[in-house]
Amino acid sequence: IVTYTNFIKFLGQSDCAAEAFELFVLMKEYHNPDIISFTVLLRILCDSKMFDRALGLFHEMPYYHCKPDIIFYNTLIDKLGEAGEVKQVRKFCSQMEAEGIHADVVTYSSVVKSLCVTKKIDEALVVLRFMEISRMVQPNTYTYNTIIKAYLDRELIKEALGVLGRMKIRGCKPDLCSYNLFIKYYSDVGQGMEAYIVLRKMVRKGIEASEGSYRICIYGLMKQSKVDEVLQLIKE
RNA sequence: GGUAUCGCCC
Repeated sequence: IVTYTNFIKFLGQSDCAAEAFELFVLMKEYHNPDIISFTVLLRILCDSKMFDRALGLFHEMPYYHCKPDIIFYNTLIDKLGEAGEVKQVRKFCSQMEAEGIHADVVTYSSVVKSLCVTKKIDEALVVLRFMEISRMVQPNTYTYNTIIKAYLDRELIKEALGVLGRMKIRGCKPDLCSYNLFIKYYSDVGQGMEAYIVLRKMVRKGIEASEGSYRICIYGLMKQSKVDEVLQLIKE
């Protein structure tokens, strides 16, 4: 079953959702699927926007004595959220709680993201506040990065910097993604030197810049003909 | 062997 599951996952990652589904069907002739293989399939179906089939898994799983667990729900909630199905997100959050499965920081981070992608940052902030005062679902760097990205996508740099400060105060360290978000923002809006400064700060703080950090920063600097800095980054 | 943030791909 592990081998089948790995292969199904591989097909999904190779944009072969139909083949992945076929292999799942074939596997069922020899092995009873388990919760992990159901989750892998769930993700593939959702990524292919086949939400009706994905939800159909709820009816098939009991036949194999499988019950949805926290990872299954989190996967579903995240994909529904990315698709902007906020109402469905709420529904399954309630459903999992009703089954005694408590939403964790991953669940809440996906909820925050769903509100951000549907342009409800104010509501996302309400959820973030709830997380901050909670004991069980303290926001982490992922959660804050999600909000920062939402602000930067709308070119609200002041607000994004506010969230950055807030996460630092709360003991969440900005990571590679946090810095890349700001590097991309400054590069996109034509402030290549600011991007460069962020990259420098990241390195100084001991976070290794990724190939992407350099590429985006170089792009921003080139737009402004900052040749010396570009050459310096290429050399590095 | 399964879940959330940038980039990458599209």
